[in-house]
Amino acid sequence: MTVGSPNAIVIIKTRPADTCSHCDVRHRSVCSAIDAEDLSRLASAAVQQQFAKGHVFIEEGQPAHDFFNITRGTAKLFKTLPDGRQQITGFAGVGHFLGLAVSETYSFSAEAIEPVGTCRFSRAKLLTMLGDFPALEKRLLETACNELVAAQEQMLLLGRKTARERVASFLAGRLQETEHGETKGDSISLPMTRAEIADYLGLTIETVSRTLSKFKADGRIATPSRDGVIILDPHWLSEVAAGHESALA
Amino acid sequence: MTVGSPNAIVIIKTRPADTCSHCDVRHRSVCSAIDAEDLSRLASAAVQQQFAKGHVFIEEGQPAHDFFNITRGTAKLFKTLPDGRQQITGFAGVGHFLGLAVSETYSFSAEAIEPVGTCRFSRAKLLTMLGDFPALEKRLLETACNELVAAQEQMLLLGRKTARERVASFLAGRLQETEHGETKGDSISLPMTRAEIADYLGLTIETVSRTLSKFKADGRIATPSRDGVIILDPHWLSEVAAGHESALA
DNA sequence: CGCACACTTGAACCCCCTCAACCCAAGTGG
DNA sequence: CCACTTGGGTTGAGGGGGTTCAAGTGTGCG
Repeated sequence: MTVGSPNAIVIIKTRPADTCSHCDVRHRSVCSAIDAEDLSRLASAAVQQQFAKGHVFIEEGQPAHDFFNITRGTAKLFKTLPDGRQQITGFAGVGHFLGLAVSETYSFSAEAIEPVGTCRFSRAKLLTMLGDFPALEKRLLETACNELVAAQEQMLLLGRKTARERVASFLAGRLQETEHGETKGDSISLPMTRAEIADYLGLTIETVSRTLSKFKADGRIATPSRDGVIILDPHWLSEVAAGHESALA
Repeated sequence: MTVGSPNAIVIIKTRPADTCSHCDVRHRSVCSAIDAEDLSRLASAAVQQQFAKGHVFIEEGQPAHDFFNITRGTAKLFKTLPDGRQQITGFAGVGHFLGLAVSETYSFSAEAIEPVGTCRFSRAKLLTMLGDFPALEKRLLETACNELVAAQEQMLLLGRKTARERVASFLAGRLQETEHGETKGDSISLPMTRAEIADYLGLTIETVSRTLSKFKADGRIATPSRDGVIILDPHWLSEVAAGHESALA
């Protein structure tokens, strides 16, 4: 909830010219589009920056001076209405590129929901690099297209799915993401609070909690800890998530 | 509702090499990124194709062989759930580029809601052109970013806005779009049915109808014809659309 | 004229929200 | 060690916004 720099823990250090070549998350991000020999140029445009949990490092409506690449932790991307209603449009994990926009101002806000590490690029420098590295532009286009597809899927969820289906879709999505990283059974972690899940799914905290409790009571999931969930019935979950609600008990 | 080619009116004619240079909607589309001298190459990759109202010319899940550029009319882009629930993710008007996706299959469907004219590009040809014309790629990236911003705005609408605010946002959005084209007062046209508006806003036909009736009774709008709306109180409309609901009567 | 289709309007219902109490774990300080 | 606080989560009871079901109203077109 902290805004601006006053009470936020922000560590800035300029990166030596070869930092990018040692970056262990480069292959997961758009930076992988840059050849090894050009990495020093990339590194010269990047600044490492850390944000404490709760820090809002992108604010809707503010001038879009920088782009960010997440190297650690998770951030929530959201928009708010004047009276405080909030819609989370996505969670950005490691490798996620933030700030894609033509506009001069950010169209959304971003807040660290756990300690977050980023590479910050000045908008101006990155835009000039775009012209020099067509592969980077291609990569960004791919990224944008993928996000667009995800956004359309989320619109379907928000506009037409029931609370059950929304929560099931959320869990199923998390499961798919984590399995991509490492195949470690059907256990997922939820770094975000119930309030954030609710704001992501267009529901209230209570409905999210009740729905999870119902899933648990029905033996579809188990909740060993607050932020851990074990999917006991992945097939049922994906069926519900896909909208085959009436077909199953 | 017609699917495939059987009972749909589809006229295909190959374009002569200079058709693009005579295209009167080129400046409104991504094609404007191609220089005049390269237009013949663009034309050779394009096929003009017309679709009757109701024809589904892109089907979710089918192989994405082609891209389309709308030259006339309006199409609705939508996703559906197994039981028929439908979410319209957007309306594509003249100049809109369809098919932006990395995937091998379409992630959404497209249906002409009025007679539609398109330029169809083979996916393969366009992808090779991308490499040759960086400006085209840049233009596509811009387009994708703009759509992403619009998608996030729509997520806010679907997840957090009331029915009043949704309908107000829809009308306000239409007003803004048409004013960009021609400043002709505060009159807008609605080429789509109430059902399509409902599927776009995540509501039912009845709620859309009732809300419009309420706006009319309150003197905020007038409805001279079925598909025509006159905005009598644009300021009030934009305030409601922005979520300042309680501040106004 | 009469059918089809889109839209409107009314009444009853229900899913989810609101409000409220309570639980639980992790501090924190005496 | 315990009392107290705080933040996140759960659970219950009641209410409301939007849906569902149903009937009625144009309106274009054969």
